[in-house]
Amino acid sequence: MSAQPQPIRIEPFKVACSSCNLRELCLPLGLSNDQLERLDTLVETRRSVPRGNTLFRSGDEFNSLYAVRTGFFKTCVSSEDGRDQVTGFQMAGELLGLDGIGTERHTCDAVALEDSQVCIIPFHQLEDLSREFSDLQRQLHRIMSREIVRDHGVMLLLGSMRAEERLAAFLLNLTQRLKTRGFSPSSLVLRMTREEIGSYLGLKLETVSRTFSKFQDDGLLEVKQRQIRVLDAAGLQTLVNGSAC
Amino acid sequence: MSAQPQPIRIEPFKVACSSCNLRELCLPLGLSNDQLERLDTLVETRRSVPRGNTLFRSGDEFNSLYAVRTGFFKTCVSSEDGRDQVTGFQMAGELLGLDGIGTERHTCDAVALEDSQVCIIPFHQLEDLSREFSDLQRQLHRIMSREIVRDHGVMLLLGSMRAEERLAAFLLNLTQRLKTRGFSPSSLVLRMTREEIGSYLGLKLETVSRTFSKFQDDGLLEVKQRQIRVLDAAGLQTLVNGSAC
DNA sequence: CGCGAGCTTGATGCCGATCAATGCATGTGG
DNA sequence: CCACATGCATTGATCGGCATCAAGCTCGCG
Repeated sequence: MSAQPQPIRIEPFKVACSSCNLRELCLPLGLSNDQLERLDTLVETRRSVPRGNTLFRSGDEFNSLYAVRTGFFKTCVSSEDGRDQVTGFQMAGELLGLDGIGTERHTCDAVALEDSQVCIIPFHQLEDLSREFSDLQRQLHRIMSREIVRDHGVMLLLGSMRAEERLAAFLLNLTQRLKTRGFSPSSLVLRMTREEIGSYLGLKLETVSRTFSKFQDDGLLEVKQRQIRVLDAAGLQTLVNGSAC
Repeated sequence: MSAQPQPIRIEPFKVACSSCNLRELCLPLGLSNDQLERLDTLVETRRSVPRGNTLFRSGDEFNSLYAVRTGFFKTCVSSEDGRDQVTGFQMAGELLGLDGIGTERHTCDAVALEDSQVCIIPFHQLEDLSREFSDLQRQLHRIMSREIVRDHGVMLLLGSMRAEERLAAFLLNLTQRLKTRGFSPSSLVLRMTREEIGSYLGLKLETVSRTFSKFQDDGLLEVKQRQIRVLDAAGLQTLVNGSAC
């Protein structure tokens, strides 16, 4: 929370979308080779964001979207009175900054939870290119729409689930996304604190901690601080689906 | 919840965007006259949706966005185990259906809370046209981005506010939007039940009702069933801003 | 007029917040 | 290498806000 040095390192390397191992998860999905080449000319630079630093803050001028290349982020909004809500966690291949399009200013903070790198996608150039390529246009629309759908899912969680259900849903979502990226769905290291999980799920950190312990007692998980092993994914799933209602 | 007759009435009249009194709130915002004419050729038909009927349901094929011309809608998502969450209320000039873009299927139900009319906007034609007109493209992106930002605000509400704060925020949002449309911000008729408000705010209907009563006792509102008069908007605002924390 | 959907209000109980203490890992300086 | 500080996690005890259960009430409508 104190003033951060905020070193903005722009990497000189070009990292072509066309040769990126995330292209099937990210903006390039569905593009032809020549479209990809054009996208490459647009996404020229990476930026490193050390753990704990912000990629952008609420109020910052909006210019670009950012694709997570490596690392892990959280986004959080805050109200005038210091209330504060984590609205999402982003991992490789996911886009950051969509919130800024509407007002030309960012409306949330994006904070790296581990040393990370993002690709910078100048938005107005992206708009130009997506007027040329309907495939790119469609992919951008898809990504924005899916963000809306995801948000609706979080509303459902926050509005109608109880603590255990929320945490189970959270863990299943996380393991699912890790699996998509080729990681083990059963063994994971949380990049965020109990407090950040709690903020995202509308719970206090003590409740998150207690619920982890309960899952461990019930044989669903093995919990060692941030090291989690999922022992019974099906059990978590039945929790999410209105266990005992 | 029983089977509905679902009469799909397509109105023969053309209602040009260019002459619509909502054009400053809706998709046409910021378009030039010749752009508006082209949009008119695309948005050819209206559809009437009687109170209680659905405009679309979760799982329906996605083809079009819908702009509310008159009336009032709710959207709600539901999980496999009949849990159910109202994700928004839409009034004149607001768009419905953005959720369907990502998967080509709608992911929520849109239900008319009073007799309503919507303009049908065939989405793929809209995409075509927005590749021609960057103004239209920008407006579409703005609308989607603002929906994301709105959703983040709801998350903040659901994740960190208490019942009184939630209801106060809800009422202020509603009156703000009515004011934008030229209605009195102090006198309003709720189109939705206590249960629907509760679902949106993550509360039970009894809590909503009690909180209305409390606001009335405190001199903030006058409540007669669904007829609400706001007596002290500033008082509601201070409630939202962490009253006594 | 009587029925039913929706709203209000009261009594009670439970889930998760709050307050508080302890534990555990990491890092820093003597 | 130890002593100590710091940040995060765990666990217990207690409290309170909202859910739940249960009556009545209001109003519109057949």
